[in-house]
This record gives sequence, structure tokens and C-alpha cells, in this order.
Amino acid sequence: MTDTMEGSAPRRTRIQQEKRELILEAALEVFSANGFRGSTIDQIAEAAGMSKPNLLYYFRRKEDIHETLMQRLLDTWLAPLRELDDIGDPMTELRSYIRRKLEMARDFPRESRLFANEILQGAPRIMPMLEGELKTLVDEKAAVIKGWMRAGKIARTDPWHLIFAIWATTQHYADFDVQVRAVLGPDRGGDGRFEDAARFLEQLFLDGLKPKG
Amino acid sequence: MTDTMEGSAPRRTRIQQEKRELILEAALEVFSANGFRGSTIDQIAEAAGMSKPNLLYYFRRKEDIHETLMQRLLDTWLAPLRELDDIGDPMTELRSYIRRKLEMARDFPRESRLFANEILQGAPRIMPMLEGELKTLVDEKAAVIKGWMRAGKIARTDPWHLIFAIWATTQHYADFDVQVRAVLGPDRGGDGRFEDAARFLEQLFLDGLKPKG
DNA sequence: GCAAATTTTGACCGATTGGACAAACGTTAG
DNA sequence: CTAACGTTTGTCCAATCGGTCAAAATTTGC
Repeated sequence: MTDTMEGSAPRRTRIQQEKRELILEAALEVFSANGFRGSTIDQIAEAAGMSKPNLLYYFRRKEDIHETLMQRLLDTWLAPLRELDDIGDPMTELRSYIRRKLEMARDFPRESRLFANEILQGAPRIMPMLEGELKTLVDEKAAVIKGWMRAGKIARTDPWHLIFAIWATTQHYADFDVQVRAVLGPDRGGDGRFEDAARFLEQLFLDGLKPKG
Repeated sequence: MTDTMEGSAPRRTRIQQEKRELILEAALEVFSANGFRGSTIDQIAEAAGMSKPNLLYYFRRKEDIHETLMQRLLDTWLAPLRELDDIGDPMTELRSYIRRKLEMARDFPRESRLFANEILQGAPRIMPMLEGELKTLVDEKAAVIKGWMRAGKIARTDPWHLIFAIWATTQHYADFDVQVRAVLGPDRGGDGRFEDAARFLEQLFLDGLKPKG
């Protein structure tokens, strides 16, 4: 191996690609459960079924794994918001955005927790991305929502805080999963909890709590 | 010192009381910023202005500090929900519950993050409390809310998920503070963000997003 | 088949960690 | 004053951590 594996032209072997994927998968499992500092290279190596020095052959530092994981995460994580589009009925757009976010919390809880962990610790490694890419995207979508409000399609309110509320309520089911399960109990906390949540969130965001009539 | 400091009758000195408070305050700062495993006794000792062995004289293990902190936290953390009462107008009760929760996120962000950290890691140390005390309280308040729904005072929906949504949206401003600030930017992310959030959440929960009229 | 390149491993290292311990220091009641 | 008790500190230890390194094992290009 003459390459440093980090440059702009990775040029990787078949084995390198496979093993790196294996490591990233294992690291996602470990990091999301224990946080960055709470996770050890040994844990990740064991979860990936290889020795520690072998893992360090593919990622020279623990931080490199985390960084790679984080970069990939953010792209897929923001995809639903990117899809929020000006064309189409606003209420329908919002409803499907909420549903997509909730589906991500259900299908990718580890990614959600990894992200939550990073933010909780003050986002030391992704702060530039929050102030740059993320802020730009949110501002852009907030403008779209503002347009809907001006057109009288949805009630006037703060688009930024609306987005925060959608993030908070949906990701809650991934990040606080153990609490949700504990409170709902064995029967209601089963697989059906996501459908219940979907129904509730749709009603909350679209109708509020005011009694009808 | 003949006492173990752990029994049912602590019997503590004036200095012990003061120093233990000092340590708990310092530990809250450190634990909430770095998580349990990410925090070191040395960090806490330095934040408390004492040496590590001296700190270990008051709390024999790192885990004891965390446990004590967690026990105190839960009481104050659930106080707003305990106050949710059957008497009084349902809409007013819910509004002030939301406001109280948001005020706690504003005034006690470290406590919120400490709690979030613990849940994110799977709540290894407080699981019994979640399944016991917390579940009981939530079930009780869910019954109250259900009564309001039956009486036609508020729209029919799932009380448990309603409580989750209130938790998620309010605590979001403490747990994801850096993200909220980054997205809102220097001007809108200032001190006023909590008033904006309060206005938004009130509208969201009480009126929904449906355009009026 | 073979040489070069890549992959894997065991042994090891310095730094950090949680915690133990005895000695020194301070406080207080008689 | 002083003996008993409470407090503080310096020193030390074993375990764990992230990471190195050279040698062995394996794969790959020709």
C-alpha cells in the first residue's frame, strides 16, 4: 500500500472497500450505543471480527472512523428535508416529510443516536457543517414554507421552529427509544408504536389540539 | 469517619454537606458536557477546586456521583408533569405545562443533557425508575388527559404520544442547543429564541398548522 | 510459479484512567 | 493543651486506552 487512503483519489482494493464497510458498520453500532469517548477501538474491532491492529490498518485513528461515519450520515440524514419541494400541496408535502423522518427514526435509529450524541457533546466535529451546509438548507426550506404561509396554504408561524419541532418529535422515537418503550409498557411499546406515533404526529401538526367544531 | 456515608442515616458534617454539593455541581457541569464515560474524576475534581483523592473521600466511586446526581435530577425533572392537574381549564393546563417545560430547558440545560445522555446510552442506571415511577406518573396523567378528551375539552388523540411530543419539542432546545443556535444564526439564535419557541409551540399544540377560516 | 504488494498478527509502548493508602494536616470537644 | 476525629494530599498501582512496529501470512500481477 503506497497510498495514504485519505487523499482525493482513494484508489482502494476490493478487500479495502469490503473491510472498511465492515468497520464502519461495526463502528456505527458501537459509537451510537456508547458515544465517541465511551467507545474503544477494541470494541469496534471485535464487532467487526478483526484484531485491533488490523482495524488500524484501514483507519489510522479512531477519529477517522468517526469522521467518515459522520460525513456519510449527514447526507442521508438531510435527504428528506432536501426533498421538501415547492411543487405540490403544502399540507401533503409536510405530511410526507414528517412521515419520512419518522420512518428514518424507525429504520435508522443508530444513525439518529450517533447524530444526537455528537450534538449533545457540543458538536465539536461537525460544527462547521451545521453553520454551513445545514443552515443554508434550512434557511432555503424555511423560505419555501414562508411562501406557503403568504399564499394562505398553511397557518402563519415560525418556519425554523416548525422544522425543529418535526426533527425533535420524530427523532425522539429513535434517541429516547428505551424511555418510550418503558413508558408505553410491553403491550403498547411493541412494533405498533411507530404507527401510533405517525397517527398522532399527523394530527398534531395538521390539526392541533383544539376540539373540532 | 466511622460512617460509610451511604446508609439510610447519612449523619453528615457541615463540611461534608458543603463539599458534596460542590462536587455535585461540578459533576453536573462535566457529566452533562462529556457524558459519563467521557468524564474523568480529575475533571470533576478540578471543576470543584479540589484534588482527586479529596473528591474520592466524599464519593468513593465515580458512579456514586452520577447516581446521586441522577436521583436528584428525576425529582425536579418530573415536577412540572406532577403539577398537571385535573382542576382548571385543560387548554390552560396544557399551555402552562408546555411553558414550564420550556423554561426548564432554558434554565436547566445541563440537567436536560445529563438526562438525555443517560437515555441515549440505553438508560443502564435508571431503567427501573423509568419502568416504575416514571411509567406510573405518565399513565396517571394520561388518564387525566383522556378525561379531558371524553369531556370534549380537547381533541381526541393519544395522550402518551402527546406527552412525548411535549417532552421532545421542549427538551430539544436544551439538548440540541448548539444545532438550534447554528441554524438560527447569530441574530435569531440569541436570547430571544426561547420566546420564539414558546410562541411557536403554543400555536402548534393548541391550533395546529391548519389555516384558520 | 514467483516476486512484489497487500493484509494480518502478536508483542509492545507511553499516556491516561479509576481508585487505594498512609501520612500529614486541621478542627474541635474536654 | 491534647487526644480524637475529620479532612487533605502525594504517591502509588493495576487496568485500560490509542496507537506503533516489525515480522509473518496472504493475495495479486505477471
